[in-house]
Amino acid sequence: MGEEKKDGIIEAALKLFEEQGYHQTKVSDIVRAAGVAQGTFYLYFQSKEDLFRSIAKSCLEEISGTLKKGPVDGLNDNEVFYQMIKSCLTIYYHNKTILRIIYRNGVASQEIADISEAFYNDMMLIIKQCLLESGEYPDYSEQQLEITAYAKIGMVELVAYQWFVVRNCGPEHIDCIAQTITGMGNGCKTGLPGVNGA
Amino acid sequence: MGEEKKDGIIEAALKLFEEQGYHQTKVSDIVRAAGVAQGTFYLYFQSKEDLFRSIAKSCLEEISGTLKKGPVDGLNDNEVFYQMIKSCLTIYYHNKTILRIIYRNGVASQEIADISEAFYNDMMLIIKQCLLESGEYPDYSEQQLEITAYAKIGMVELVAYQWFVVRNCGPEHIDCIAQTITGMGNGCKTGLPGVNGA
Amino acid sequence: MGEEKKDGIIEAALKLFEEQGYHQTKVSDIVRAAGVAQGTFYLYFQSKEDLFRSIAKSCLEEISGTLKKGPVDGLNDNEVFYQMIKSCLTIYYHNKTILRIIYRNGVASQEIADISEAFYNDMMLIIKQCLLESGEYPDYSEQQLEITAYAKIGMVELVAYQWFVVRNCGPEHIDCIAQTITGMGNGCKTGLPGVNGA
Amino acid sequence: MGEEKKDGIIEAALKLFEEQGYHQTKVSDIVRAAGVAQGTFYLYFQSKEDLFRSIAKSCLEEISGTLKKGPVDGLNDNEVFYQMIKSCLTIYYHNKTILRIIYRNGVASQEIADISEAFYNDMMLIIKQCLLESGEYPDYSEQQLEITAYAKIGMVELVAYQWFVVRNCGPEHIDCIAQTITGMGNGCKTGLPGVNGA
DNA sequence: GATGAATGAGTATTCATTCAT
DNA sequence: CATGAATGAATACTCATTCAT
Repeated sequence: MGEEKKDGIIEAALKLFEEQGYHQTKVSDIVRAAGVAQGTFYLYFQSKEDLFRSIAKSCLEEISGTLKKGPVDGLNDNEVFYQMIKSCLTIYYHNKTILRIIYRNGVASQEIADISEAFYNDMMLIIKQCLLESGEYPDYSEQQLEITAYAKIGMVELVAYQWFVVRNCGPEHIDCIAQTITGMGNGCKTGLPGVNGA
Repeated sequence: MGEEKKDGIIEAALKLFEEQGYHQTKVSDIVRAAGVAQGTFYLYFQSKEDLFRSIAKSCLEEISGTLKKGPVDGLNDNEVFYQMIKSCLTIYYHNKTILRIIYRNGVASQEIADISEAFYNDMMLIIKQCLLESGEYPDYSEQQLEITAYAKIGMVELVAYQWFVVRNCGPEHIDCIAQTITGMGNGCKTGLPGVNGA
Repeated sequence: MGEEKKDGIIEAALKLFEEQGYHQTKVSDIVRAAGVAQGTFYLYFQSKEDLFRSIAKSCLEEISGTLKKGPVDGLNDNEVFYQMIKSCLTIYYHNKTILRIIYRNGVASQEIADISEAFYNDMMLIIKQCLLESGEYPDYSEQQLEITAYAKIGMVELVAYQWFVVRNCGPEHIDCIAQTITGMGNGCKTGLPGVNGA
Repeated sequence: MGEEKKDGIIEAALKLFEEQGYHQTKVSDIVRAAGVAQGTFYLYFQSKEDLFRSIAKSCLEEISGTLKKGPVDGLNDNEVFYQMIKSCLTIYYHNKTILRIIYRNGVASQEIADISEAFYNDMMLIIKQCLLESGEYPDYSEQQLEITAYAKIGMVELVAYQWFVVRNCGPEHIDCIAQTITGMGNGCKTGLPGVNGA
């Protein structure tokens, strides 16, 4: 069935976009890697940009969708904030491929500016709701909650990029990173890779 | 003297990179905007990428250099953390052009990956030093301080992008944003633009 | 039976060739319009060009065949020349689709050059014979008769194209046009659409 | 100077369009024949179609412009009609290249439909004026004069195509052809090439 | 007969870069 | 220093045709 070919193209593209970035990756590279003919590409995607958008959309929606569904791994104790950060980190860990692609190609790159914008807005709304429910910011205005939400997103995103992508950390360090970011817990003084992966 | 031409090219490029991104901006666009001939470009820059790197390097070094020199605007009371965040926000505010360029083209875009990496490392070291001096994280290991430093950077960066670039906020809101992010102060409940610029 | 499909393809192609021309019409357009599968096309035609040739041939042969059979609509009084012109016009009127296709795609277009050449030769021979029988050109050489024949064809063809196709005139004007071209009769001073269809 | 290159491209294109037709002629063929680089083509023309239109426009305007200026070769005796036909034939003879291109690619081909339409309208107006001045059609309405004008054009065009292009006749036969078409004069019974160039 | 997914050769067009003036 | 005409390698995309089902 044709969906196999389509999936092969997506898979190949994902790999190449991650390795070389969107602009360096040629359609000819993708089809060669996917083992299909040049024309087959255009059977499933209108253009290279269409493919990129399609990939970015589904990946980013998966991220926000996962976060929306509630804490990952069934975590739900009383430390709401900590759990939220940990959930985010976990989700980012599982989506580091798209994280790398987005960071390499621009959060607001021409090609996916709208998709990216929608994603950040979604994320912000989810976090904002979470902040409201936590009751930790009783006096904050809407705008202040939004600022705080974006602050959390930025925090998690850059740390996730630096540790999961650049330093290639495994999932066993998620707890430690979450504790460090939130200032909760005191474990994990050692064992995390430093700047140069040491 | 020729430096005028060079500056004109840089200025034009900065504007175009910000507006359309690096890949959409053609050398021909730049020289037209700068009012010089096609060949003149290559008297001052080896390639389009060379120009981009040159711009990115000087802008990013200016940012980290400014932060290194100490609090902007002579601010230096005892709330070290608050001051640091405020300094960062102020610097980002004054460099929103490069902030937008970086966000549009990718933090780790092929062309400036090394420059960008060096910048983030610099920023991290500065913040780490700041955190050490603040004495707030007495028990943190090197790695934990680094994580915390990156968390601060990510926080400030995304918020700065969202409010200064996307919502086009003026400098009068820096205080308010800094207070919100740090949880210090309680002013500014109103007056900040929301998601839709309202 | 399959002939239905074949006819459907021919009909769809005729319509599309007329509307958009041969080169702008894709096989995929034709099969979509005919409601058959891509592969079905090649059950009945060897190639897109084969279809075009097939259509052109049958249409053009119908035109020359009709003219050869004698005056259309049983007209046969003594004004041989007038009748011939009128017959031609009538036939062209009933074949304006192919007339438009030929005009849009070139009398001697690569694809049907031979068919077109044969058609014009046929037409010329028929008209020449007619001229001979009319006795109006007793002293003309073979070549002169041929020139005269082609002159008649060119005359009728361009006028038919301009009035039947461009100005979309109905059959009620055939008489008028024939009288005007031949200089016979004096009716129809009015009622014909002008350049701008007025 | 650059105009040399531009002229070289036009010249090469004219030759190739005539020989192979517009669609069979590739930009790469043109630049190779003109001895310039692929990119040079786009320095002077926006596209292949732009070049075709440009060529068609200037050639067709030259034809109608020449006819408008008055009888070719200083011919101006009292036989107005004969002179007009002869002028037309002479002009077509000198422009047989474009005549062939137009006939091979379609009088109303997508690419130059508007240019071609304007040309025929121009020609018609010129001929109509000529018919008026000749005083031969005192009773004809506007529409009748237009029909007559188009009839003349069609007559001359097809004969010119058949004898100058297909049979490759020289200019020495113009007189003979004009006499035959108009029915004036009685010379030239022999010497003209027949259908098969005999 | 009928299908339509797959093919891949073919081509117009772009644009960073060069270099003679 | 400055120019801008010329370059040509590079690439996304098209579409007639095939063939396994």
